[in-house]
Amino acid sequence: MSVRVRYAPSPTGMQHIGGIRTALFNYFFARSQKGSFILRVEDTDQERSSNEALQDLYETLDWLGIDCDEGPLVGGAYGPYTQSERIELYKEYAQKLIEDNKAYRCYCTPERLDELRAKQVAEKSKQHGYDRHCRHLTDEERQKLEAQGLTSVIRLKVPLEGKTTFHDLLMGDITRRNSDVNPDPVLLKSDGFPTYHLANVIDDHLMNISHIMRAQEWIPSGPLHILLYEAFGWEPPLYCHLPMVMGKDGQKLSKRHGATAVRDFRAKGYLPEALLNYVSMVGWSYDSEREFFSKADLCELFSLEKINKAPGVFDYKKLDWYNGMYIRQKTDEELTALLLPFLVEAGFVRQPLRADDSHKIAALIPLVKERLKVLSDVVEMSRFLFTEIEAPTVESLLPKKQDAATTLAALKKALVLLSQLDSVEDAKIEEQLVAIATELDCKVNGVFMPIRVAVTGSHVSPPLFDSIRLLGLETTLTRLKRAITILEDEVA
RNA sequence: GUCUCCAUCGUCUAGUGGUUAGGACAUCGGGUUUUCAUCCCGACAACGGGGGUUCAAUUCCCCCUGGAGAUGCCA
Repeated sequence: MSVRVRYAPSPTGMQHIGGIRTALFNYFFARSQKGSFILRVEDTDQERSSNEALQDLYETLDWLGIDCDEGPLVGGAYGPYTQSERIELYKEYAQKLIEDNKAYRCYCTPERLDELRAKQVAEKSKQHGYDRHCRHLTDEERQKLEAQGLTSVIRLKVPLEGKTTFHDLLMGDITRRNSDVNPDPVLLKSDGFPTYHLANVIDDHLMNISHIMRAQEWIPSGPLHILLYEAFGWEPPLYCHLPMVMGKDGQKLSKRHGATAVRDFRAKGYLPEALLNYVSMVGWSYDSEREFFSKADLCELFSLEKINKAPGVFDYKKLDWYNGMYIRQKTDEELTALLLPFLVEAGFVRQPLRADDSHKIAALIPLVKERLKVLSDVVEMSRFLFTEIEAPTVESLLPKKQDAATTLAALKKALVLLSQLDSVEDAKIEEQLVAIATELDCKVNGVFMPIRVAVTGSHVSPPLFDSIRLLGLETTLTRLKRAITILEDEVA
């Protein structure tokens, strides 16, 4: 049997971690089995579907490098791949179900259903869900309602007795009493659009899908879908319910846990290979040692057997670690290209680059490479190079356990020293600055730190001499003088 | 409430009917270093509880507990 799997998101929001994890597992499974990966857009919710979400879907898959064998953009033999373009199909199949006495029209208003639900909750009723009111309508009653021009939906006749079992590749057999399955779920909505259950089952069948890999939150509707396949007289595909991705509190990952939209990770400067690698490790592992996998590796090595059953917590810190590792693997040229948009956006440089900016950036890259967790970190890390910095405070200029007078002396000596230089390229700078510490009988850091703060505005910066070289002698001296003035005021 | 699923360090996980239960992230120490980071070394840290089965259970079975998900004219 040839493997055909699909990722079938509904474009009702930005693509998020949970979604792409499902997409990735489907994609890797397809590739590892030499099967097909299909994208199907389930835009059956008229109110919530949006074009923005659809564009985000395409951009995200593209960014991650997930290529579809069939889908709305690339076409294929089983199209169309957008459900809103297939509604006539669903109507026909729903109608057929009515003719076969597997489904029925329901004229209940949303208001009545709301009341029903409220009542059930208030009375703590054992019964839940639809009361199957219209299932028992006589033909006369039905004709009467039709004559009134009432809108209707089509509901599935879920068997009242018996049980339904489906097999999950990971979980094994899952059985539910039919009396516990949603009582007669809506298949076709009053707006003529199908619900997820109907469209999903029809399309998976028609598109010849072999394996359904989706998140575990769908397990409860498994039996319902089996019932639908049975109603149509179709053979259901194989199921594999994937463990869910949770937030730190153990609940389904959502916005309140922080960024979950892929585009947000992208904007912050996460690399696609890092996100792809990390997300793939939540719920799947290869062995006890290996943790770095490229997309190509996963396309080759992925296997269903290695999927974990238990849900996994999404660890932002571990993602950061992966991202840092991948950043450090970049060549300077690659990293420059990656970082440039962030520098432009921060207003530090303008494109096309001037020659001096170009040189500056080229020299900057090696300095920040080992310090970046996300690409956007480069902005704060290099701000002192591109913009005027705030005047340092006295406290920030003083190293621990060093008084203002000593610090001032150190800065003054440093200023003299640097002023005498012809070029910041002079290799003797370091040696001579260390000598100042000896002269003043203080720690090396007692000299370096005030200079660092004066020049970069921060206790944390790229290496001092490299920073000075990048900044240029003139600006360095100006900033040193300013710091000296500040300290002089303090001492006086 | 009901139904279903799940259960190894804080987190992601490896693993086995007999192991000093392994790795990674995080955390904490130490080393390298002008700061930070990188890099290196080290430490801390887990089989939820109770019954079985067995010579032997973290591993197999049952119960409990805990967690999650589903209970929509959303997917």
